Amino acid sequence: MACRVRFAPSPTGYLHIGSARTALFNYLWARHEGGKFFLRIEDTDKERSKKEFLDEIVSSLKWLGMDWDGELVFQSERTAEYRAIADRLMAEGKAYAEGQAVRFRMPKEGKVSFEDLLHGRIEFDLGQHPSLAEDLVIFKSDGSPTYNFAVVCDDAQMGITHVIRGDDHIMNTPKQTPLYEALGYQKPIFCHIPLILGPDRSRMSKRHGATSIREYLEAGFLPEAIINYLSLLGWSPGNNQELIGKEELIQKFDLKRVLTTGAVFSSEKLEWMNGQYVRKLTIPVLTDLLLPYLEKRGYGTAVISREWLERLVMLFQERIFRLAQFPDLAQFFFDEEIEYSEEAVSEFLKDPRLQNAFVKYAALLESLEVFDTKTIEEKSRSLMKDLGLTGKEFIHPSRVALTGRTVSPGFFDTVSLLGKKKAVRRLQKAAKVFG
RNA sequence: GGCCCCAUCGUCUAGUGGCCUAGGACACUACCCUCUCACGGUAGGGACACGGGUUCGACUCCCGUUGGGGCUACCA
Repeated sequence: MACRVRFAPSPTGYLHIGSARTALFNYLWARHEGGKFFLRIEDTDKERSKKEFLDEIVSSLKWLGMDWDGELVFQSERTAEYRAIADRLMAEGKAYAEGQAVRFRMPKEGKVSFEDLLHGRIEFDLGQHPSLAEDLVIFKSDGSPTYNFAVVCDDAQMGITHVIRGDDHIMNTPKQTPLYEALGYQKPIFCHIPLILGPDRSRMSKRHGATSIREYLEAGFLPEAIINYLSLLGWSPGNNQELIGKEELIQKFDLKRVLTTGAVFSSEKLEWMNGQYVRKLTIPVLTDLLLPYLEKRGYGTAVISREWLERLVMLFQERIFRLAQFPDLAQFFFDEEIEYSEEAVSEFLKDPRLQNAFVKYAALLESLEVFDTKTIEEKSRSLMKDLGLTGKEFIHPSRVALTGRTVSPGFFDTVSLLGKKKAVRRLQKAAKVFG
């Protein structure tokens, strides 16, 4: 029988990176097995559930490329079903009303155990675990079902075959298995996957930094990179391969190879991986992705032309790790006025010969009919020769004069893309200011 | 506190009794490339938590210790 799995977030917050990983393992397993992947919204907590969070979770999953099967299932719309099941339990004497609430009679002694796909048999001695032996509230006084009850009802009715969820649910499982038995439902295969940890090895949370998928989107991570990185947290294909696309992940993913140890999230490695994916993009696609970041920065009108922008993007493709870095890295191509960094000035603009060089260079660039990289390099190099300056003696100071910085893409490409007007003006200004 | 889970380089991991003087990746260091940065390339440092067993032989199996984490709601 084909497997049926589900991701069941509650809309009480944005999609957490750890939840996204849980969703991913469910998704990959379903697609690998040719089964079904469902999305169920656990919104039984009326106070904390919010529409904006629901929208956020749904759009984040779509952005990551995890398409689900069928319609969304909302627990808030299934109260009647839960009620009927609770009534049945009460009619059978397996549950009882306590005021407006309903409690399920939990077994009081012996052991509750279940088989976990990764951990093997997990056993609980009821005598040693007082909170487990307490009768479980399945309906709250406010008329809504509790989490552990709704989950069992839904998983059974949706025909879920594999419950793949975080390790933090291990202690919920012994509360749920007696319910399956009392209801006569077949138990799914449980698979508790390790949590994603912060640097201090506690469960990753806000205090460790960005945790929501939305934040990663805004920082300029690509969904492909996030999927790839997340898939390697607690799983590996076993052949040292690190860069794996979604289709290949689906093909290779094996639930049984998932590890049981928590994994510390490394934003450094994610950035590296994102850089790998940025480098694979075609220039038009990367340009399209970068555009929103430029506009957000107010550089939309500073884009000379699509062709010019694509040439610029080409220069930066190997220097970008996150899309959001682009406006900073390429700032001097967009701003009219540049600021000179102090270190750059003190390191490269001290030579008195520079004033003359800048004046000459400005005149040279001004005179060029063709302003492409090749022409600029040829003419520039012969000017250096005339001036008696080496490449380094000329290029480093000129870079500072033109960009205000010590770091830029290749110098002659930079001059070309800056354009004659900006280049000449900046050189003249530098000649004055630092002469 | 009780219960449960976990334990290979700083981090992610390979490893299912001999192939391991433990492999790869990120990060780090050095060098090469070079107009800077980045990319790329080469090299280097860096781990089987500890103690008992089992076995001809343990990173691999068992037990204990230590350490870390999770759960202990009419939240999910």
